[in-house]
Amino acid sequence: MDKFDQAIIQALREDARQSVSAIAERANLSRSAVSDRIKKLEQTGVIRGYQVLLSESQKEGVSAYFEIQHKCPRCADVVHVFQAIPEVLTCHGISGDMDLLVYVHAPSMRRLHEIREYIDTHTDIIKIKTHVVMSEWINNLGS
Amino acid sequence: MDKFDQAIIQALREDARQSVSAIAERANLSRSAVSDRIKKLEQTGVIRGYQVLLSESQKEGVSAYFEIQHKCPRCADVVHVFQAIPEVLTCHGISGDMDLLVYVHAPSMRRLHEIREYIDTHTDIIKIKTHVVMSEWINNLGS
DNA sequence: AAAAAATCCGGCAAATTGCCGGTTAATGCA
DNA sequence: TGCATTAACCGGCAATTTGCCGGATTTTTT
Repeated sequence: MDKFDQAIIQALREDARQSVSAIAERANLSRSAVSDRIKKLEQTGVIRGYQVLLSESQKEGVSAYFEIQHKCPRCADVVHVFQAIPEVLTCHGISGDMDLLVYVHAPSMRRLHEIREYIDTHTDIIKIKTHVVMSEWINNLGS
Repeated sequence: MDKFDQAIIQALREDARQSVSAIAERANLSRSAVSDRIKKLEQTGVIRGYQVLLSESQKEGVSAYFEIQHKCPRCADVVHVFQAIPEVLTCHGISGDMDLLVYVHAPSMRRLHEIREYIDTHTDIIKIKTHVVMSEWINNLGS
């Protein structure tokens, strides 16, 4: 993983469907060298594949972030609420005004609202801010 | 979005770097027809771009969320700032006060601060709220 | 029903790719 | 150090792919 590989990956991050020639020009390498390197990056598993990025509306379901503020002395005591919700993908304790940032992906807006109400029923939770995801610009998580 | 577009997108989902000819064969259409359809899907915004899927890098380091508020008429004009930062894992347009929620994973706090400063130099960006991830309670993203 | 628009196809020139041998640089070993 | 081995790079060539165009066909509009 030298600077050439870095440059190649950087180029592919911006547009995975561009010609090897174009990448080679940016990386200051011959096209065959870049071609070989990409092949190797694929074979060694550094590159797992290439994905098309669709506008959020084309995907089934709704994604959202919940900002959570609670009054539990320890976060751990409230996390089990989110562990019980299968739609929750991540839950992070963060710095700032709010305590937790929860990322969910629900099959429908109705279900999303249901989840929000379910969270709201818990008395330890003081405040919920909902942020519906309207567009996905970058996703390098690989799921 | 008829069944042909569906087939094209399905093919691109499996491998975004394959020839239009290969897609055309799967979709039972001529190459030029598929080429035109892809171009239209890109122009109408259904297809936002193409990304390379990388294997998860190192687990050590610092994660953080940036809440971003900007003054660009279109989000797309500001997104390239984040595409240029390899540490950026996701970038979502969200509802609420702020416009974008950016998730990053940096190898060190120093580097994280560097990224924040780099984002700050961009004049289109009005406001940045940084939330350092202090604990990860749930991660069902698969990698 | 006629006109307009959209979609499709196939052909051709230009661009890209895969593959090959030849050259150079890096590495290993006596 | 000297030499062999490996790895990486380059450029050329044939095959494939792409972009673009005109013309045919279908769909929509008036």
